[in-house]
Amino acid sequence: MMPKLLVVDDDLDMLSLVRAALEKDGHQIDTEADAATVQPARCQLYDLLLLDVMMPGEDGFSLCRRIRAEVDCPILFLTAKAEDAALVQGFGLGADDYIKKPFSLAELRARVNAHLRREVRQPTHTLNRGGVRFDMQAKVASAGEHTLPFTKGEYSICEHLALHAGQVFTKEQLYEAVFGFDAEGDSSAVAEHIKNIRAKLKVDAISPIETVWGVGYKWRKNSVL
Amino acid sequence: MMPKLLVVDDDLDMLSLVRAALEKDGHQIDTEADAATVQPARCQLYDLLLLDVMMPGEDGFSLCRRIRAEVDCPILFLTAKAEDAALVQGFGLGADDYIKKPFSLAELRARVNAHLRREVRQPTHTLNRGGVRFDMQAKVASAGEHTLPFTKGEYSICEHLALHAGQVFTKEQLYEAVFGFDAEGDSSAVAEHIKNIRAKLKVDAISPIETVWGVGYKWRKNSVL
DNA sequence: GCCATTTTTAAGGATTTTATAAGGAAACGA
DNA sequence: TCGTTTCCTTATAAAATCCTTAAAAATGGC
Repeated sequence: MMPKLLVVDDDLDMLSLVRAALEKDGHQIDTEADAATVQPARCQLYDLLLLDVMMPGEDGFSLCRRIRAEVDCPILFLTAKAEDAALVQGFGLGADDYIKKPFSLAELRARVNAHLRREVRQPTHTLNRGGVRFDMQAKVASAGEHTLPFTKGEYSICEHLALHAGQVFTKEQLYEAVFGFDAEGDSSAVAEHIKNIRAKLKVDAISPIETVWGVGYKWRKNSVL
Repeated sequence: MMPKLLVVDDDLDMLSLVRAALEKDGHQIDTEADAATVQPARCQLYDLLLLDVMMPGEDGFSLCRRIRAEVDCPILFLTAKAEDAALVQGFGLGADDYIKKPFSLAELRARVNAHLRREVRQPTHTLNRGGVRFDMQAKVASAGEHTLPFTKGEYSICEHLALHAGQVFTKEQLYEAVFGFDAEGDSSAVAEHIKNIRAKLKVDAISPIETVWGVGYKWRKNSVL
């Protein structure tokens, strides 16, 4: 989903400049030239606000003061006011960043994206082993940038091996650890899962699961990284 | 609870300067002069990390790269490198701020406090996720300009999933989270609600609820790069 | 090199889980 | 009370996973 941003600045040239820069990152930009017409309720629609500080009529600080209580999204100030006092005041009003003019558009984009990214960052219980990243909350494993299409059983076996990297498990132990109890023909079922796991990891040219002949399987320990 | 911060810088004078400034705000400061000795696991103890970029041995960028995947807290760079390219690179590594030296201690404090404040700020009135807007006070959800005709139960399940985007919930967990306790045939009831929710979201061509086969449901986590 | 054992691979059916649809009970407001 | 809405149950269809079976390949000991 495209993030929606609102930019408030009385300088129309600046507005179109900022709009052009941020649209490159695929954001949807609304602009407003007059702070006084900005409604707090409308601000709730946005994922991020960019406010110029010095504007005729209502200034950015005043606008921020009006809306901050009802808006949870990041608020960034764009300003030529370089004094420390103004900066501290801006942050004191609940702002999240304070970008001094003149700024490069590259910096603007980097900062905006950083704030948007943070909005979706959440405490995660993740495990990184051998190039595979396990999100134990989402029950999802990924390699590099893409998600590995593990089934539930495959994921569980994989996670269990990775969690106890270096330790060898027999097929029976694996089955019991993952599915809770001992079944009959479990060993061949586990072998099947291992096969599928390896096939899915092969796409990324990684094969962290080693076979210990006559015993079982283990996750290769610390490939340096 | 006092926020705990870690500052990594090879310049001992800078370390003590920064420490003194941040302790004024009541933060607890740990310092480290050698990036190479910083363990990712230890970083999880902190609420915020301040990294110098240019250090002998391992530099700040390298350190950030090592730990970002396992650390959820804000990471701020302190640097004399003023070029745009370095700044963009820093943010690209998942950093949250990039403070150029020389900086005033007032600015440092303001920025650090802004980041810490944001960590504890959470959606109170409205929540914007995946194109759906939740008014958590009115218990109303909307997409675009029109209101979604959710029933109370549907809204609650939907909001709970959106609030904990990325986390998988079993049907039983969802039922308990929403209706307060465990019922008998809850699982099929939840499935029915999910169906209705998806049908109502389909009008707007959005389907943020994914089923994790054999586990439950989750709200798709936005990835804003 | 040969054999017994173990692992890997492949394919198919059995099982489990989810999606969908329809109907009835319960709660709610008029 | 009536009618509406919401919620839950049940039944069936559809989908995905899991397990079994059997054959091919690999391994280790002799």
